[in-house]
Amino acid sequence: MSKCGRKKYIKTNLRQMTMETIESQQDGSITDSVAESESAHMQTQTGQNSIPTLAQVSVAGSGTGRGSPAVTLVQLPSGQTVHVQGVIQTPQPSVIHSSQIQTVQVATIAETDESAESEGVIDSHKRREILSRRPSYRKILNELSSDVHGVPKIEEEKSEEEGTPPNIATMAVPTSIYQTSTGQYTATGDMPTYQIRAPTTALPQGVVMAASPGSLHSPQQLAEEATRKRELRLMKNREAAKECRRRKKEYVKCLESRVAVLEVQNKKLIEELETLKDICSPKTD
DNA sequence: GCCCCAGCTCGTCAATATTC
DNA sequence: GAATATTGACGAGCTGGGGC
Repeated sequence: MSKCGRKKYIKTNLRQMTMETIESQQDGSITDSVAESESAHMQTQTGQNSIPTLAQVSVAGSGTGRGSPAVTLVQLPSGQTVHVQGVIQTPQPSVIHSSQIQTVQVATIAETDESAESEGVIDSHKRREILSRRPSYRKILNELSSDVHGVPKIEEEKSEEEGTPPNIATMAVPTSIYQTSTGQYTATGDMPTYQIRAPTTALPQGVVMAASPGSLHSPQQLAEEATRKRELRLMKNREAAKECRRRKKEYVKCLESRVAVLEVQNKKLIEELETLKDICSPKTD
């Protein structure tokens, strides 16, 4: 494969690769600080839930329904009865829900890519169509932030009139998020707000604001105006591309954090299942 | 040191989405 | 409906690692 061809291949499959990377993280290696803090949190919970040799178990009628954690009444050998709350929680809005659609799209794209060699331009148009019809990363993250407490919101760039100093946008940066025992996501610390340079609105050197179109007379002036407009457009798009890439990175980070959280939660559920199995299994003697 | 490769970033174009 | 924002795709350039 040629270099360009390889690049194309890599880029076409970037999203798929990202998802694969995320999936591969689920094989037990949690490197994220989020996961670590979550793990610590879970260990504390496990300590509370750790059940010594139990004599009797009865499942309470309340709370077993969909959406609320099951409460198990456990009678300890000492005769004391305790309520053990399961970690099965209300179905939560997934950070990944938006990208699930995208995953399907990627699959479609992969298929399209295979046939693209034989079908050519039409398929590439189709592929492009599929690719471009997706919500923006800003929108996805903002939806998440409204669904899931603790997911940072990408703030709109505030204009000068709104009080923000020029060229400086206040932006919430993703911090460690984890799921609490109540199923909510919280930041592990105070949410820092970073002062990030917003795309500069200053015109590049040599680009001068032209007079109104009505005052342009000569072809030279028109050409200059066209050049100026083009440079302005390029500059804006340059900044927009940077911003878009930054958002994309943030989005991926968010997904990775979510994966780490879910991984820990899954582990916890498995542990609880095993514990309950041990408790409920009929005694042979 | 030179070359090749893989991976990354950046600028640009073009298509689409969103806003006004 | 025009103007603007967003984002995938593409190509160019840079960098670090490995083989020679």
